[in-house]
Amino acid sequence: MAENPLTKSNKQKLADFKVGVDNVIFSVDSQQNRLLVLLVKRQSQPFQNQWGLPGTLVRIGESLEDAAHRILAEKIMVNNLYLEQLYTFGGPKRDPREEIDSFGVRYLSVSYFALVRFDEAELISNTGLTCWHSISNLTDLAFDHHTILNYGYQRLRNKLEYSPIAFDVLPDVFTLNEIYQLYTTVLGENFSDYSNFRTRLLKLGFLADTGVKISRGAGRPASLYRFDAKAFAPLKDKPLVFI
Amino acid sequence: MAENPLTKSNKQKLADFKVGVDNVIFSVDSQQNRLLVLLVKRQSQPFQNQWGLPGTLVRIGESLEDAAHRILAEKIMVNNLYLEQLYTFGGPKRDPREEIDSFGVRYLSVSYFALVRFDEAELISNTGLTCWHSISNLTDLAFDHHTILNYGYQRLRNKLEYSPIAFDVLPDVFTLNEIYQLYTTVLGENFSDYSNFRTRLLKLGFLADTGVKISRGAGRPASLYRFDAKAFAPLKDKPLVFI
DNA sequence: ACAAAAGTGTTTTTTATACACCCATGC
DNA sequence: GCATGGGTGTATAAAAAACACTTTTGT
Repeated sequence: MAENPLTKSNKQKLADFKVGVDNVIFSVDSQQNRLLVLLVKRQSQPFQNQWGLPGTLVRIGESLEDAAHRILAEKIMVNNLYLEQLYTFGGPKRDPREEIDSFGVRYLSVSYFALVRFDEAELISNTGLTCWHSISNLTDLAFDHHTILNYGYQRLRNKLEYSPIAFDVLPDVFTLNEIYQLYTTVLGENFSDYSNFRTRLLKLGFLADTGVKISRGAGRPASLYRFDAKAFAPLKDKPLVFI
Repeated sequence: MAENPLTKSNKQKLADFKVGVDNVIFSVDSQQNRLLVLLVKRQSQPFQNQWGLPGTLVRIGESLEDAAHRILAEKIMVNNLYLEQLYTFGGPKRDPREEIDSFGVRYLSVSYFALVRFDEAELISNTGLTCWHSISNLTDLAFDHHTILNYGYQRLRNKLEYSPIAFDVLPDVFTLNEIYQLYTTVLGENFSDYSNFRTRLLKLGFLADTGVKISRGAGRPASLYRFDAKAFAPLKDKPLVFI
């Protein structure tokens, strides 16, 4: 931003922008082993009645991340989540409104990626206009939202492999199988052998066995583990591999 | 972007933005083993006379990436480079102009990260207002540019480890030692043993020995290698490790 | 001959992968 | 007792890390 727009030295006209924030909100339904993304049905033009990512335009005095949290809060109630910025999509013509009714205003989308705990996330509206969609079964989306969603899906898979975001979204205590299920649902069936996954994870040393056992129907009861933030701290900036 | 700003249904006022693009442009001076970043001395308020990242405001009809390329083209002439989007910094108050003279306009910065070939990059202005600074010896920067720069530095290191961006910035033919020097300059002296680095790199199979030898003063002449794009293609989406 | 830079090989340790097998519970 | 899910161990292969050594040049 070397140039000051108020000195009229530059001949080219600057674009005026409205900035939107679009969220790719993922959740994992462990019961049905489905990876879900939250979509809303658009009520107005353009792309009326098509599904799209939940988004909003940034208000005066509001930071991008605040806007991302606001969207989330408007759609679902959730206590535990992971949120980070994804990418900024900003070419001209990505929003048809730029041409028809906008007096030259450009729409830029800063996308955010979120992972929320499924069994805790309660949809605020029950009109069916906001709901979870399985990632494996998607319709066409409004705008360039399919591109954004794919970008987010890619990021989700990378994050799972290299950082402990899963624990932001698991209950306080959980079995090792629950983690494994989560990983399998996101990364696919053959991402790793359960026994090796288990060994690798425990060797990292930040999962504490609570000693409590839990029985799910038949079979040997599983140990409940807890994520030990203190033990994890020294690993924070080290490269982790959960593969 | 679920809401249409033209329907006045939402009570909260939307912010108007100018969008800036700021570039973190890195280069490696192999002669002196220095990692360099391109900075410009600001000629106007705010932060007059302080160094900052080269940036510009996005013009009508211009994409973000176009703007990033335009900055680059205004500062240096270069044929080979790697460029990608870095992050979007957009909190209110990150630019003091928002308060004093801007009629409520917000400034948002979409930052880009670039790596250019040093011996080919020619500075366009020779006024001393645009120049390379060693990363190990930096002054205070304007705005939040230090944050952006650090973010870019981190990304550079990650990219070097996991993707072949070095080859976008090396000459057509190069010795293995030249690659090693580049890696050492960016990642630090102890990132890896030369012999192991060499073995790993060759095993990946996309470096073709041209058979031509080059002699640099004393010592055994080195083989010149060429990056083989065809051989690399199948590895494009696989995880690589150059460590 | 010898220093300097390039390049090869070897040894040790660690990690990944693929399984086989034992354990505790419900029915 | 046996099916079911939980949990441990082992054998093999591959990769990372450390470092010794050879080759080819300039002086």
